[in-house]
Amino acid sequence: MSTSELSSRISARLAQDIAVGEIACGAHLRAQEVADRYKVSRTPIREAFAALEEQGILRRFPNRGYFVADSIPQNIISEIKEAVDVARDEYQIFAEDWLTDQLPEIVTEQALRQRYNMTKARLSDLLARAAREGWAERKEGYGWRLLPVAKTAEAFDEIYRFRMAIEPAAMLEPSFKLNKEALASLRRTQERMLEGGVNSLPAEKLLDNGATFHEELARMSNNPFFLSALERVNRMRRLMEYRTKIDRQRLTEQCTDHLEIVSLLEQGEVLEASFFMRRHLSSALRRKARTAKFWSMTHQKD
Amino acid sequence: MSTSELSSRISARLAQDIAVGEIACGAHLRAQEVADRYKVSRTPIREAFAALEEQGILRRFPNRGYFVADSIPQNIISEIKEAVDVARDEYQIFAEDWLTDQLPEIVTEQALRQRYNMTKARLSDLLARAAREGWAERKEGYGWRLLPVAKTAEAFDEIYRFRMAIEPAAMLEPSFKLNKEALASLRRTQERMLEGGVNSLPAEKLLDNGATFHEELARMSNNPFFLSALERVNRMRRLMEYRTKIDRQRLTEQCTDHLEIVSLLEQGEVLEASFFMRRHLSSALRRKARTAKFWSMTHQKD
DNA sequence: TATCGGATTATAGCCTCCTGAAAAACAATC
DNA sequence: GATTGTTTTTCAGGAGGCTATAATCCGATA
Repeated sequence: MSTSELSSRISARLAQDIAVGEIACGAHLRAQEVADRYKVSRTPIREAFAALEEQGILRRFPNRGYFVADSIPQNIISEIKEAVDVARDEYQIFAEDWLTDQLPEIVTEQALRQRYNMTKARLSDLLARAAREGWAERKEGYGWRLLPVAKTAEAFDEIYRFRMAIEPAAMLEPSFKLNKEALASLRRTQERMLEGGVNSLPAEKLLDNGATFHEELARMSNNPFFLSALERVNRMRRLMEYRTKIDRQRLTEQCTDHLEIVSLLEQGEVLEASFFMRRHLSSALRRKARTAKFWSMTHQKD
Repeated sequence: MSTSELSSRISARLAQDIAVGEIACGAHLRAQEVADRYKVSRTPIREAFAALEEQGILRRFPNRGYFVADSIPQNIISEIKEAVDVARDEYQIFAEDWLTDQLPEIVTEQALRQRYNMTKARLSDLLARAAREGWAERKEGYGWRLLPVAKTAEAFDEIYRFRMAIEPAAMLEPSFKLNKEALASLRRTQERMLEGGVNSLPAEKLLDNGATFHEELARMSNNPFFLSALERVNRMRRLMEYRTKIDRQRLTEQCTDHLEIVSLLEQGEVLEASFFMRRHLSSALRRKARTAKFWSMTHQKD
C-alpha cells in the first residue's frame, strides 16, 4: 500500500493518459519504457502499476507484466479527469497567502514552518521555488523578503508588455526554425478548444493550453533564453490568473488568433506571424487592463 | 575575533567602498545607516566595524562610534582592491567544473557533497542557486540534471540576442522614467573607467560595472520583468566570461558607448538612446561571436 | 533476447539536539 | 533625541542516526 509521492504522481499521470485515450486499451506497459519517459528507475514505475491494478485500470499477467484493462468504467474515467484540479499544493497556498496580504513582507523560516507545519527541507524547497519564480529572496542575515512583483494589478500589464518585447522577437531570431509537427499539434489543440473545449475543459487546463502555445513557439527560436524568460513570467501569471474568473468569450477570440498565427507560420510567413503575435498580445493587454482595473477595485485595498 | 561570514562580507564591501573613495576619509559610519543599506541588523555591522578597526581602516571613539581613518596607507588600499578576486566561492567552482566537463550530466547530491566536502544544507543551497540560474534541475527521483544551457559557445550569442530584444524595449516602456541621480552615478563610474580604471581595476569589477550599467537602465523601465530577466542572463554570462581573458581595448569602446547613451538620455532623447543601445549590443555580439569562436576552438573538445 | 520480478545497495528526506550568529529589546552616552 | 553599547531572544545551519524509497544488480521467465 505504500504509495510514495513519486509513484502516485506517476500513476496519476498514467491514469490521465489512459483516460484521455493517449494510451490505448489492452496495450502492454513496459516498465523500462515508462521509466525512461519519466526519467526515473523502474522501482517507482512498478509501484505505480501495482496501484493502478488495484483500481482496475491495469491488469497484471505474472511474468509478462501489466496491460491496460480492456475496458474502463466510465465513472472511473471521469473521476480521473477531475482529479487534476485537486492538486492545489503547498506552493499555491503559500503564493495565495502572499497575494492576499496574509503574510508580512519579511518572514523568517521559523514562522513559515509553524504556519504551514512543514519540515525544514520541504520549506526550503518551497522558498527556493518562490525565489526561482522571482517573488522571494533570502535576506543576507536571517529571514526572507517577499517581493510585491506579482501582487499588484499592474503586474498583469507588465507581464504582457514584457511578452510583447520577447515573443515577436523570438520568432525573428536567426536560429528560429519551424517545427511542423509541433505546429500541427498546436493547431489540433486550439481547434479542439474552439470545437467546444472552451466550455467543457477545466479552467486550469485552458490556461495551460494557452501558455503551452506561446511557449512552443518560443522554443522554436532555438534560443533557450527566450523560452525560459517566457516560462518564468507564465508561471507567475498563472499564480495570479488562478484567482480570476476565466472569460470564455475572450478565450474563443484567443484561439482564433492562435490559429491564425499557426496558419501564417505554416505558410512560412514568419514576419507576418511575428507582427500578428505582437498585436495579439497587445489586444490581450488592453483587455487585461480593464479586467485588472476591475480586479483591483474589487480585490485590493486602498 | 569571531568574524562570521556575513560580517566579513560586509567588512570587505565597506573596505572596497573606502578604498575606491566612495566613502570619504574621516567620515562617521553610523551603524544603523549601514545596517539599513545592507538590510541586516546592527549586530553584524558592528562586528565588521571592529574587524576594520583592527586593520586600521576605521578608528573607534568610545560612545561616539566608528570613523574612517584620516589616512590609509597605500599598501593597505591596494591589498583591499586585490582582495575581490579571491572571492571565488563554491558556486563558481561548481559552475566551472560543469563548464569544463568535470562533472557528469546526472549527479547525485551525495557525489557532490563528497566532491566538494559540503554539508547537506550548503549543498542544497548551491543546487537551489544553480536551479535558479537555470542550469540545474532536480530529477523526479534521486539526483540532479545539469543542463548544457551555458556550456556552448553559442550561448554567448544567444544571450546577446536576447538582450537586444529586451534592453532597447525596456527603454521604450510607457512606465520608463529617467532617474537623474542614477544616471549621474552611472556617468561617473564610466568616466572613472575611461580615465584609467580600465587598466587598473580587477577584471571582475570591470565586468560588474558593465552589468550594473545595463541593469540600472532596465530598472528605469519600472517593469520588474525586464530587470529580472536581464539580471538573470547577466548572472549566467558572468559564469562564462569569468573564464575568458578580458579585452581592455574593447572595454574602452564600450565605456564610450555607455557615455553616449547617458548623454542621449540626459537630453531626453529616449528613442535615440534605445536605438543606440541596440546597436551597442549588436556590435558587442559581432565582436563576441569572434571571441566565442576562438574560445570554442581552444577550449572545447570536438 | 527482451522483459519481468525479487533482492541489494544507495540516496536523500526527516528528526532531534546543539550552537554560532543575527535580530530585537533595552540601557547608556553624547 | 539620535546614536552607541549591552543583553536577551530568536533564528537557522550543522551533525548524526533513522527510514522510506529510488536506483541498481542479478536471476528467472516467456
